[in-house]
Amino acid sequence: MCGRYAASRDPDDLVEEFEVELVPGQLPPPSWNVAPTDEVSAVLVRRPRDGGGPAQRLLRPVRWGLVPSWARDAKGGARLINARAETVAQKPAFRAAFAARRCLLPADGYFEWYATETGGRQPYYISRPDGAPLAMAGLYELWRDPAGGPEAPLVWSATVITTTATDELGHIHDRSPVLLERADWARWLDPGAGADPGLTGLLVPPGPGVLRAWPVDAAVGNVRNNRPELVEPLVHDAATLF
DNA sequence: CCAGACGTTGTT
DNA sequence: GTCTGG
DNA sequence: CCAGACGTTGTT
DNA sequence: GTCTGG
Repeated sequence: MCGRYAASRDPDDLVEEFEVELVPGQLPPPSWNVAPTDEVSAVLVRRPRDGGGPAQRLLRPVRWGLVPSWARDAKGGARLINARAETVAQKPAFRAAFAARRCLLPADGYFEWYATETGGRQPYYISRPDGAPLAMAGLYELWRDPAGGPEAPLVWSATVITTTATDELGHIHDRSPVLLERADWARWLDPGAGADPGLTGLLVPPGPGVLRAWPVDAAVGNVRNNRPELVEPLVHDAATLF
């Protein structure tokens, strides 16, 4: 689950909503069809590069698809777009990031493809009825191309943590992203919380009523399509609306 | 010891 | 069928 | 996640 | 980097 999402909010709105500072440089442009390997905005907490000073909550671009620090090249990361909540603390590809580099990935909503009885696939858009952005639980990693030498630039990348889907969403798909409520953000993002055994307790399915879903134009399947209409309801038959 | 993997998803 | 690119 | 490619040779 | 398989 969660192989495509929408993230169209202005950086200014995200700064306010997530109480972050912007890192210098460009954030990705608004997108209604974020695909693996795209640059996305991430919320994370870092200490300033040169020692002293308090940790800061930042908004910065990362590549979607986590590249482990030991990877020989960045290509394999294209498939590490999700990490299972059930095993994320143990898996070699994720556990270092889970212990020390947790983040939030802001989204307007995300897409799921529902497997129909006739073998077709109908995309659904899933978002909050209250209009608030989703704060998807994620991990980030820093990678330097070993072929580029010690001066090669760092590549920042991230993955979305998934869990089981419940209730109405389970009809569409059996996995969903882990969403964190505002009250849990600071605890999740605190780099020093890595040893907190209660952290995994945050990785639970969205509660009933938190999300709603509706069918959308199949055009979202092609990553070259990108427009606000991709998230709008496709209402040919109200009975197909979950 | 070295070599090689290290992940998720959906579908059967 | 399976891998790569987006 | 889906869409689209999936190959070699020789020549410019 | 670290674990597993041989």
